[in-house]
Amino acid sequence: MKVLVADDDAELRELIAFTLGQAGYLVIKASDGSAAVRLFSAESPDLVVLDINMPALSGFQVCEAIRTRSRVPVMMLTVRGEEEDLVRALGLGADDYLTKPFSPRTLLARIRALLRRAGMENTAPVAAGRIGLDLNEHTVRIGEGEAVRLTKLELRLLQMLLANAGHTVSSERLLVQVWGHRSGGDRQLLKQLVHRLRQKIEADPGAPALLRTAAAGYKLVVD
Amino acid sequence: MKVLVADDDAELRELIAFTLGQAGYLVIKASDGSAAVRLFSAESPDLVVLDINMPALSGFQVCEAIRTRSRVPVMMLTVRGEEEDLVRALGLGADDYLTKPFSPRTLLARIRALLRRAGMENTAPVAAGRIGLDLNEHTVRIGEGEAVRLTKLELRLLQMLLANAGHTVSSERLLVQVWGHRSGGDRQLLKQLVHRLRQKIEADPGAPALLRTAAAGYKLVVD
DNA sequence: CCGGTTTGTCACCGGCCTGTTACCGGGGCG
DNA sequence: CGCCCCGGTAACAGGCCGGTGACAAACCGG
Repeated sequence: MKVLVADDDAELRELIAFTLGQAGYLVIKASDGSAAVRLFSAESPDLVVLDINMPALSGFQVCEAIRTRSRVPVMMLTVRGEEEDLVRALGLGADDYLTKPFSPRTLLARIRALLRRAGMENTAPVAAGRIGLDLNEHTVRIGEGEAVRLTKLELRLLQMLLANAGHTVSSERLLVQVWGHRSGGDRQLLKQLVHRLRQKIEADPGAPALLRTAAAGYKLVVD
Repeated sequence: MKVLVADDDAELRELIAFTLGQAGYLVIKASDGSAAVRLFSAESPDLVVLDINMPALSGFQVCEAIRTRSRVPVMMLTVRGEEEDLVRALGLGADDYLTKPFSPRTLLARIRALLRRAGMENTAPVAAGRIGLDLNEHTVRIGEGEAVRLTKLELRLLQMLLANAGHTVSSERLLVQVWGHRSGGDRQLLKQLVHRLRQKIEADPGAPALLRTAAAGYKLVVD
C-alpha cells in the first residue's frame, strides 16, 4: 500500500512518513508540488496526503492535476480557521482534510478510513524498517532504492521473514510456510531460494546484511 | 458498477441502457424474464432494473427468483395507475419503482440513490491519462488518436483495468469480473483477450506500453 | 435463415522459475 | 589429521506461464 506525502515542511513531512512507515505503509515523499505531481505519475500511490501551502505548485493545483486522471483518495492538510481552503479543497475533489496541528494517531485513523472507503483495505501493508513489500506488484523496495521484482516463492519467503522481522525463523517453519512441505530433507530448496533472494536484495550478496543466517534458520535484520 | 436492465420493449431498454452507459455504468441487457434470471446468475450485477410486463417470466417472478439468493437493489418499472402492481412488487422485495413514462434524469437520480443506500456508490471512472472509454459506442480513444471499436469483453477488461489504473489486477480477479468464472483454469481466455485488446490499443503490440504484464496479472500504465 | 463478428479452444514457442545435482570450504569432533 | 555435517554457490533440465497464430463454435443483426 503506497502513500505519497507532499509537504514542504521537512519536520512535519518526516513525522508523517515515520508514522505511516511504522504502520506498514510504503511512503513516497515530495517536498514541493511539482515533485508531488511527478512522483504521482511515476509511483501510482494508493493514497495522497497533500499540504496546501507548498512551493512550485500549491496543494490545490496538485489535487486538481491528480483528479484529471485518477480517483485515488486525497487527504489535504490545512491550517486551522481557513474555512475557504476547506471548501475549495473539497470542491476540487479532495476526500478528507486535517487541520494542523493533528496527532499521528488521528492521521492514521483517517487514512485507514479513506482506504477502507475506497475499497483498498484488502492488501495489508507489509513493511519493516527499510524494507517495504508490495504484495500486489510482487516487488520489494529497500530504503530509497528501486523496487525489485520478486518471484512467487521469493515473495513468500520474504513475507514470512518480514512477519517475524528481527527474530530467527527456523528452516522447518520456512519450508512449511513457503512450500507447504510435510517432511524435512528439502533443505536444499531453502538454500537455493535464500541465495536467489540475497542476489536481489543484498547490496553485497557475499556478505548478507539483511537476510542473515542464524542458528537453525534465518532472520531478517531491521534497524 | 454493473446494472442489469430487463425490458421487452427494445426502445425503452436501449434508452435506459444508453442513459446508464452515459453515466458510466456497465449495462447488461435482457429482453425477457428468463434471460434476466440467467444473466443475473452469470453476471452478478450490482443493481437490477425490471419491467413488470415481460415474456417468459414476469418482472414479479424474476424479482422473486432474485430475492431467493440476493439482496441486490431492484428497481421495478410499472405503468401508471396500476396500484396493485406496486404493492405486489414492493411486497416481493423490490426497493423502488418508476411509473412509465419517466425521464432519464429521474431514472438516474433514483438509481444513484439506490446504490448509495446500498453503500455501493463507487462509480467506475471511464477515463485515465491518455485513455478515454466510451461505454455507449464501445470505443476507446488513446491520446489524440482515432477511436477504436471494442467488443463487449474487450470493453469490460479495459474497464476493469481502468478502474485500477496504475495497479496490478490479478488474473483471478479479471477472470471473475470479466467472465464471472468461479475458479482458475481458464487462463487461456484471458491470454487471448489481452492479446486481442493489445492488437487494438497498443502502438506496437509486440512491446506493450499501456497494457503491461505484471506479476500474477496485468496492469494499465497511465502517465 | 444467413453472413460476419466475436468468443472459445488447440497447438506451439520461448523465456523464466524452480527443483535437482554437484562441488567447495569451514568448523566440530573423534 | 581425517571425517562429516552444514551452508553457500554454480550449472543444468524440466516444467510452467505468457505470447501468438490458426481454427472452430457461438452469437448477433438483418
